[in-house]
Amino acid sequence: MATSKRKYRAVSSYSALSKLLKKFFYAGQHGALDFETTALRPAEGRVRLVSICSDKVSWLVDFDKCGGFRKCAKLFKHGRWVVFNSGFEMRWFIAAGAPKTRCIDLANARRAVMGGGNYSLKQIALWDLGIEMNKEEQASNWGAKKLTRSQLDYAYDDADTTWKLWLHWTKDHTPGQHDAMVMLDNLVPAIIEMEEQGILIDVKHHQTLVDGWEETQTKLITILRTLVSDGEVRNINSDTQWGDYFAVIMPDNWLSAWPRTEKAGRLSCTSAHLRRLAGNATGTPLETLFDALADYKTVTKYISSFGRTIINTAQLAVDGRVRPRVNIAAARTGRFSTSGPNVQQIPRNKDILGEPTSVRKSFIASRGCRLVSLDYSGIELRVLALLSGDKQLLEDMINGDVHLEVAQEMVGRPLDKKTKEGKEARQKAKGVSFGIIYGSGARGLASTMRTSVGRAERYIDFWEGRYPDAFGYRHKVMAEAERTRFITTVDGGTIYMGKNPDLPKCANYPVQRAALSVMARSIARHKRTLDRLGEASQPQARWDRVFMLATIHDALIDEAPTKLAKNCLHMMEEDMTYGYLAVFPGAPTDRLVEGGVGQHWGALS
DNA sequence: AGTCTTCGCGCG
DNA sequence: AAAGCGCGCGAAGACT
Repeated sequence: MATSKRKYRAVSSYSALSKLLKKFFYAGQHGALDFETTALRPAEGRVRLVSICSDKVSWLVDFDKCGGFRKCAKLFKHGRWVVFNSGFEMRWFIAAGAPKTRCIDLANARRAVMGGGNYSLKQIALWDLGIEMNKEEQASNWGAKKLTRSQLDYAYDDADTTWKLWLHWTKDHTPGQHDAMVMLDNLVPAIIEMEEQGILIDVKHHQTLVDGWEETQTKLITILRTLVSDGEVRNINSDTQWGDYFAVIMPDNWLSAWPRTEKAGRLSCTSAHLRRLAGNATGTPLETLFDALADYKTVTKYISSFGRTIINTAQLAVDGRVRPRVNIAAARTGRFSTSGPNVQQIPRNKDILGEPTSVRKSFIASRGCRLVSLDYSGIELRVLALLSGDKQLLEDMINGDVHLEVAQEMVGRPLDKKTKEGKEARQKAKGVSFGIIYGSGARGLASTMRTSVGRAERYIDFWEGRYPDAFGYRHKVMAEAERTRFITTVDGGTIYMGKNPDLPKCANYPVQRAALSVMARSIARHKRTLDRLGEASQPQARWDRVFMLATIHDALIDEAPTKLAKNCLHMMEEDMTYGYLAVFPGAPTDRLVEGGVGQHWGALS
């Protein structure tokens, strides 16, 4: 109500703010806090208001009347500030010279109980408390000389709701859930660094890639159009129209075996299936059509998702860098996501349409620097072995070769992984273990591996026989989920599984989460390492110029001055080993990480 | 004209 | 009852 009595105290001088903070937030007392700023980044604006809310206080502070936020920032050092999306507020504290201010992310308090997700405050207020938030003032003019009553009320409501949600989620936190929350909160400084740094794009190289793709695309359109007129398929990009077309021209025995889309039940037109069809039509014009269409789809995907958008984003920034958002625990399991652009989905180096293509080569180190990168090898199988206490699986991971064992079973005789046959069989066998990690049944495995259900069943039986504890782990998880609706993860957090928990998720979530846990400890540790070295850096060893750039689930990427790159790699290895041991004390660290140093992301060795 | 859903596909 | 996990993004087409 616009006419309601003010629920908060207006704080409008430095001395009042100082006195109040000393009185109520002197030794780690918690309070919810929310900024209203005139811009999204400290370089471009200022903090106008902060609303503060706890059981004892309800304040609205106008920094324009208190000498400005820069002057006031240090006053917040003794409190613990509950913030929704604390990375935002932390940036302003850092920019104002108060980087040690302690913030707790409300979203992480919730994620520690429910599992990850990327939700707005408005959304969770509605879900968890049934509160409807009005966000109309969010983008209003926070630089105005005089703020409206509606703006002030809005500013206050955010902190008020944040505090209510904080109480809601933390009043029954178990110690484990608290630990999980702290684990996620500890990622914030590293994520701020990644988002600030971004990654440099070699626009020129990327442009030549895009030019090549477009040339290929043009050729493919010509081929497709000689086979199918635009009267038959008007929009060459439309799978719907292609599906309708095939439904008309293909014989019934092809159509009956044609996979359908899930919701609408149309003929599915994935490029994988098109290539299979091409294989069934060798020597006919249909082979050319299916192959050309599959190729066209691939190259079109590259152009639309990894072509112009990357160049545009890079050119939008003055320094030619792309700055993706790095979203903590955006996935249900706690994994990161990245967006705008999503650097976690940049294609690996591989042959596309017979041409060796390296999109990652366009992601380069700054002048005088190198990219430094390590990834955990086989981290998910490894953590499954450790979670389930499966001795044989761990032994095979450390001293043996899981995939080769499975491959030999599949072929029915011993294999040498150095031969071509051995390599291929081993590659195929990886699919079995992935299937296990994903909780696949025989049918699912058969369809992804393109084999019979009977054979898939045999593979799974073999896996279960060799690694009984690892295989049986899913049933323990499932039992917990059915009993409590939650599963408990290795870091002490929980994930809500809904009223009807399903086996594939129960098999996979704890594994994916444990891998995330390991990476989370590593990231926090590595950031501390770099900060420590950066503070003590000398002119000849500029550790203050080493930055974390990105994490791709099981990989970590830094940028470092060339002279420090090798050293940085060692630091990273140490920190990643530490992260793993923090989650699995005493676990074997043999062959844990691999990677290296390079000019660009395409080649790190 | 703007928003939502579906499909497909890149990555781990 | 049956079940291969997790994301973000672009395009098409439907819906409002």
